[in-house]
Amino acid sequence: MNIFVAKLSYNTSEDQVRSAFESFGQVDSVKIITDKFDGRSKGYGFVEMPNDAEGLAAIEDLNDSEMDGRQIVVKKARPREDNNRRGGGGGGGGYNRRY
DNA sequence: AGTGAGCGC
Repeated sequence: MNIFVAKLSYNTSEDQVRSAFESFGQVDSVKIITDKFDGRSKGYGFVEMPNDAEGLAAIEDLNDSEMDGRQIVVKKARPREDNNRRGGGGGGGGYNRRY
Protein backbone atom coordinates (compact mmCIF):
# COMPACT_ATOMS: atom_id res chain seq x y z
CA MET A 1 0.00 0.00 0.00
CA ASN A 2 1.53 3.26 -1.14
CA ILE A 3 0.50 6.19 1.00
CA PHE A 4 0.89 9.87 0.24
CA VAL A 5 1.43 12.24 3.15
CA ALA A 6 1.24 15.99 2.64
CA LYS A 7 1.26 19.23 4.57
CA LEU A 8 3.88 17.94 6.90
CA SER A 9 5.70 20.38 9.09
CA TYR A 10 9.07 21.27 7.64
CA ASN A 11 10.50 20.13 10.90
CA THR A 12 8.92 16.71 10.65
CA SER A 13 11.28 13.89 9.80
CA GLU A 14 10.76 10.44 8.34
CA ASP A 15 11.14 8.84 11.74
CA GLN A 16 8.21 10.80 13.10
CA VAL A 17 6.01 9.69 10.21
CA ARG A 18 7.37 6.18 10.57
CA SER A 19 6.43 6.03 14.23
CA ALA A 20 2.97 7.40 13.57
CA PHE A 21 2.18 4.80 10.91
CA GLU A 22 3.76 1.99 12.89
CA SER A 23 1.10 2.61 15.48
CA PHE A 24 -1.44 1.26 13.01
CA GLY A 25 0.59 -1.48 11.41
CA GLN A 26 3.86 -2.54 9.96
CA VAL A 27 5.66 0.11 7.94
CA ASP A 28 7.94 -0.99 5.15
CA SER A 29 9.57 2.35 4.43
CA VAL A 30 9.07 6.09 4.70
CA LYS A 31 10.26 8.69 2.23
CA ILE A 32 10.15 12.42 2.79
CA ILE A 33 10.54 14.40 -0.39
CA THR A 34 13.08 17.17 -0.27
CA ASP A 35 13.96 19.78 -2.82
CA LYS A 36 16.66 18.65 -5.18
CA PHE A 37 18.22 22.07 -5.40
CA ASP A 38 17.96 23.37 -1.88
CA GLY A 39 17.74 20.03 -0.18
CA ARG A 40 14.95 21.26 2.04
CA SER A 41 11.78 19.37 2.78
CA LYS A 42 8.93 19.89 0.37
CA GLY A 43 6.54 19.21 3.19
CA TYR A 44 5.25 15.90 1.94
CA GLY A 45 6.32 12.33 1.63
CA PHE A 46 5.37 8.72 1.07
CA VAL A 47 4.83 5.70 3.28
CA GLU A 48 4.88 2.09 2.16
CA MET A 49 3.00 -0.49 4.15
CA PRO A 50 3.02 -4.22 3.34
CA ASN A 51 -0.47 -4.70 4.72
CA ASP A 52 -3.18 -2.93 2.74
CA ALA A 53 -5.72 -3.20 5.54
CA GLU A 54 -3.36 -1.57 7.99
CA GLY A 55 -2.50 1.03 5.42
CA LEU A 56 -6.12 1.96 4.91
CA ALA A 57 -6.63 2.10 8.65
CA ALA A 58 -3.61 4.35 9.01
CA ILE A 59 -4.89 6.63 6.25
CA GLU A 60 -8.31 6.92 7.80
CA ASP A 61 -6.87 7.75 11.18
CA LEU A 62 -3.81 9.78 10.32
CA ASN A 63 -5.50 11.80 7.60
CA ASP A 64 -6.25 15.30 8.84
CA SER A 65 -4.52 14.41 12.06
CA GLU A 66 -1.87 16.37 13.87
CA MET A 67 1.83 15.81 13.53
CA ASP A 68 4.56 18.04 14.90
CA GLY A 69 1.93 20.66 15.62
CA ARG A 70 0.56 20.75 12.08
CA GLN A 71 -2.39 19.12 10.40
CA ILE A 72 -1.35 16.61 7.77
CA VAL A 73 -3.06 15.07 4.77
CA VAL A 74 -2.87 11.34 4.20
CA LYS A 75 -4.11 9.70 1.02
CA LYS A 76 -3.41 6.76 -1.19
CA ALA A 77 -0.42 7.48 -3.35
CA ARG A 78 -0.80 7.49 -7.10
CA PRO A 79 1.17 4.88 -8.99
CA ARG A 80 4.30 6.31 -10.46
CA GLU A 81 4.57 6.56 -14.18
CA ASP A 82 4.40 2.98 -15.29
CA ASN A 83 4.39 2.65 -19.04
CA ASN A 84 5.71 -0.85 -18.74
CA ARG A 85 2.59 -2.15 -17.08
CA ARG A 86 0.16 -3.98 -19.26
CA GLY A 87 -2.93 -2.06 -20.08
CA GLY A 88 -6.24 -3.34 -19.20
CA GLY A 89 -6.61 -1.86 -15.97
CA GLY A 90 -7.41 -4.63 -14.06
CA GLY A 91 -7.25 -5.22 -10.93
CA GLY A 92 -7.43 -3.74 -7.97
CA GLY A 93 -6.94 -0.46 -7.11
CA GLY A 94 -9.24 2.20 -8.01
CA TYR A 95 -7.57 5.47 -7.52
CA ASN A 96 -9.72 8.54 -7.80
CA ARG A 97 -8.64 10.33 -10.91
CA ARG A 98 -9.12 14.04 -10.86
CA TYR A 99 -10.50 15.07 -14.14
C1' DA B 1 13.41 30.07 3.71
C1' DG B 2 10.35 31.24 7.30
C1' DT B 3 5.22 29.21 2.96
C1' DG B 4 1.25 25.38 2.53
C1' DA B 5 -0.95 22.80 -2.71
C1' DG B 6 0.26 18.76 -3.73
C1' DC B 7 2.55 13.07 -5.74
C1' DG B 8 8.58 10.34 -5.07
C1' DC B 9 14.13 8.41 -8.44
